[in-house]
Amino acid sequence: MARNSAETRRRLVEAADKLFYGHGIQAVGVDAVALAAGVTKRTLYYHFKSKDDLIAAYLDARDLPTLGRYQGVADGPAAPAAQQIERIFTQMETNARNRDWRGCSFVRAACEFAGVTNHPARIGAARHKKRFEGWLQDLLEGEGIKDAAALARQIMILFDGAVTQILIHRDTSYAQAAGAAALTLLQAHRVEKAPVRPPQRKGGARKA
Amino acid sequence: MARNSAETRRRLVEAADKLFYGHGIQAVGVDAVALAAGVTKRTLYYHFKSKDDLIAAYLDARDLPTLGRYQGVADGPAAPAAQQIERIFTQMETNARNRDWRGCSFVRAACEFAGVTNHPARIGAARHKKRFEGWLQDLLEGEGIKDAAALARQIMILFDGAVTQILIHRDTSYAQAAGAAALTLLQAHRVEKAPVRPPQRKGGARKA
DNA sequence: GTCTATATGCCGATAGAC
DNA sequence: GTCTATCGGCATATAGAC
Repeated sequence: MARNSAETRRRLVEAADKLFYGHGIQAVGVDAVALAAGVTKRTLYYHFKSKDDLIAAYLDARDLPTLGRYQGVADGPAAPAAQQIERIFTQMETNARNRDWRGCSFVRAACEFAGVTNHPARIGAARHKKRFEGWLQDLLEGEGIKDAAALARQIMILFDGAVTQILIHRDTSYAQAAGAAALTLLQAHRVEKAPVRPPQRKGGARKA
Repeated sequence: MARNSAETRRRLVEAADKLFYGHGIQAVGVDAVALAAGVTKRTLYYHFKSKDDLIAAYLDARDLPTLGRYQGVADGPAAPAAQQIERIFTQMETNARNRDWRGCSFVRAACEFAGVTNHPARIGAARHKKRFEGWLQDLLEGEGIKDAAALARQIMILFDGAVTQILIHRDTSYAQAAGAAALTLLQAHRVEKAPVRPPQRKGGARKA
């Protein structure tokens, strides 16, 4: 049937997501993706000009939803920065406890194609991580934190580092360790860069 | 020739190291490894019972040398913890600037086989990372730092997180960001857990 | 737009000679 | 211990019918 091409494409990306994330991109052939989507390989190649094209669509489809999941739990009507950061790492731990959790799809894609410069997987991974770091920066700036870019970058490092350690050791407690580190950095950052409280007579703080 | 079997095996592991690290494990066939080692595929299968066996040997051969490279730069006759930590991240940046640098072989191996439980690559990666974290803990304990295990874990998270970000963005400045974060955590840890100096009446912590 | 059928080559692994 | 030769299977991708 010639109708509903968009739906067929959607099912292909959905099947690719399930298989690529579950078993790895290189470990899954296009045959398996087509079979899981209920179409033939030829149809897959009608919608995507190559496997690389399908990989790009797979990561692109994950970009905003992945970010949105963290935005959804972190953002509150008036949640202070510390609480939002805490929620992010708590959500990570919740995700990692799921039986089907296999780490970060973007990090894994970048690792699989670490030897190929400008591979679509590398580009998709970089875009997502930049977006995520940018969101962290906006979050911190929204709380009036100075030099939010530097702190956002450090929290981004903690985020991916924790996900990687959890994947390697199958130990979700790395999420708590990273969350605690992020809060420590936030606190230290405030003391050093932007004391919230009015300076007292004695303490070290510099004046406003 | 039947002689020098150990040398043949060494050349095979060396070739595997170069190819697996450069292009990825799954992206490289055993044919290519055998060719690079100057032997036939049949000889490879005389020395290793499977590709998985070769993968295990590849990671095992990297374990101690990788750790040793960081130990070599960090350890000094009387280097304080802060300086050792700083040297570790400086070394990371130096490594990452090399043209052939492709991230952490252990993280990448774990990512490539994230869908396979108990794969030799997963086991090798976990062992190395546990050893690395243990070394960090010993380093901190040697400096009399309390609760060194928790801080070592946080620095381990920063370490792998930074390597991953550098790989994704091709931006070595993440090493500096992670190093600065590690020093902040070390400082905060000392203040909170084990003030070295007797508490003073007034606010500020340190003096000369 | 989706199908059946196929092209072409590399994959990991092995048989058997020497 | 190393070789030549090859197995069976699966990889990505395509030709041509409908």
